[in-house]
Parts: sequence; C-alpha cells; structure tokens
Amino acid sequence: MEQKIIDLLKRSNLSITDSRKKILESFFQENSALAHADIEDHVGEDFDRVTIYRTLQTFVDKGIIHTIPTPDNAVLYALCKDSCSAGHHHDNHVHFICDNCNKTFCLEHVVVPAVHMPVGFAASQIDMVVSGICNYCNATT
Amino acid sequence: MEQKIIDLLKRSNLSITDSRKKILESFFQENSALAHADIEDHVGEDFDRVTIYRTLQTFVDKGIIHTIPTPDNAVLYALCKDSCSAGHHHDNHVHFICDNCNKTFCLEHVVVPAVHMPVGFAASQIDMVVSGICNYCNATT
DNA sequence: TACACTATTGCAACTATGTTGCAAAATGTT
DNA sequence: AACATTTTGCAACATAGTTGCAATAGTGTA
Repeated sequence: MEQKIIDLLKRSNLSITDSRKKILESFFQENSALAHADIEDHVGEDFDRVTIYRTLQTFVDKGIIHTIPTPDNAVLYALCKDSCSAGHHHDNHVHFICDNCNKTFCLEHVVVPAVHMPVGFAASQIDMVVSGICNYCNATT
Repeated sequence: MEQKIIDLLKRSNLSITDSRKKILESFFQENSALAHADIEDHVGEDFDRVTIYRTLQTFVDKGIIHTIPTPDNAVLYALCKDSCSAGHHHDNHVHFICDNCNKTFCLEHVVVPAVHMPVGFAASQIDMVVSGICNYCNATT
C-alpha cells in the first residue's frame, strides 16, 4: 500500500508528503467516492482543512482523482483509472449513488451511452449519474 | 405573463405573493436554468435571501421547478414541464451546459438514454448533463 | 549529512452558501 | 372587515470553500 501510493505520487511528479499519503490512503481503503468531509473524518485532526482542499485540488489537476457531480450537489472525489493523466481525464463511465447506503461508486465498465443532440448543440463532455440501490445493499436486505 | 403566473400558482395550491410572482417571472423571462444567485440579481433588493431559498424549495416541492446537478456543483433550477406535479417529477430529459455562455438549458426533447446496469444494481433515477457549445453560441461565433 | 532552494502546510481571516427560530406582515376566507 | 393561516424578514448560526503569508518540510546537490 505504502509503496503503491509513493509510486503514484512520483509518477505524478508530486513530492511525497504525509498529507498526500494519508489522503490517498483514504481513497484506496474506501472503494467508493469520498466527499471532503469524509476525508476530513478519515485523516482526523492530523491535517488542516485547507491542506485537504489544496491536496484534493492538486490530485484533480494531476489526474489522480476526478470529481463527480451529484443531484444533491455535494462534491465527491474518486480515484481515476490508470488511463487518466494530468489535464486529460477519461471519465466516461457512469457514476452510481446508492439511495440506501448513500455511497457513490464509479461503474468503470459502464460507458456513458451516446445521445443525439439537437441541431446547433455540440457536446464535449457527458456526465451520467444513476441513483438507486447498489449491489451490496441489494444483497444484504 | 402576470395571469399565466397567477394561474400556475393557483393550480399548485400556493397563495399569490409578490416574491413568488417575481421569482416565477425570472424563470419565464430567462429560458435557461437559474442559480440562486441569478435570481437574487434578478429580483434585486426586493426580497430577502431567505425568502428566495424558501420560495425555490416550495416550487421544487410543488413540481413547478426542478434542480439540475452540474459538474461544478452549483445548484440550478429550471421550470418543469406541465407533466410535473407535486412530489412527482418527470425530468427524464438531458440538461445542457454551455461552456461558452455558461447558461444551462433543458433539452426537453432529448430523453436520457437507457443504460445497462451491472448485476445487483437497480437504477431508479438517471441524470445526464452534457456540456459543450449551445446553439446560440455556435450560431454567433 | 548538510545546505539551499522550492514546494507544501497551518493559521487567520474572509466570502459565499444555506438553515433555523421567531416575531411581524401579508394572504385567503368567511 | 376580522379572523386564522401562510409567508416574510431579521438575526443568528452552520457549513463550504478561498486567499495571503509566514513557518515548515521535502528534494536535489555537493
């Protein structure tokens, strides 16, 4: 784990700092998307709020994580796949928000379907967010 | 205009107040989606911030407007079609955000395409937000 | 290892956004 | 017009996010 995180930071040309390691750790431990507040809970009192904001922003810039739009307008972050690089995201997958456990997942293997635009509109990015019940909640209830 | 707004309020079982009329007017004048701040600008100093928040919430509850999730997590509101009623929205259309003029539109005639969910996941709602260049900006630049 | 340079962090202060309780004012009803 | 009910404005509060700056930690080099 430790080594994987260090490699990822090096690959992204980022210096190895405690906050970055700890925050990345949060993402690898939880495999769902995290809100700023979740991360604050996870890393505890160790780091300043501002540091977390800046670290997340840095990760987004470097293509390590991406943001997810949600219907209730909370900002969520999730790890990018390897194919993402700095300034060049490939997040064409569907995001899923569970109404039961409230977690948000990247459905990496579900590609956003094409949609036909009216004349005059040119699409450059498409975000698709599905809500419902996730596989874990469906299995346990 | 005035009469159309009064009718809409009556149909929704809402009392006719100045703030509700003025705020609805904003939506009928702009045919794009509005953020809270846009409305605050539009109605000027006439009404308190809190009143605007509560009025928008009331309209959402009554099915007069719906919220739009955006990638940059600003809350936007837009008029619902007639088929929406209290507690029962039919917003299965695609939303479009123009990267140029920054306006957001409901593409009422573009239905969100079906998407195949992985085993175990049950979808209940799908939001699709497309960004790019709108027909107006494409025509004028 | 020590040094110097650069990047990162923490603090404080600030802005924006949104919520709640309560008294005052406006609305709808008779 | 008078009443009961909603709605509004105010004040205070809560949360989210940003910025400048000085202190600190990380990185490359000797």
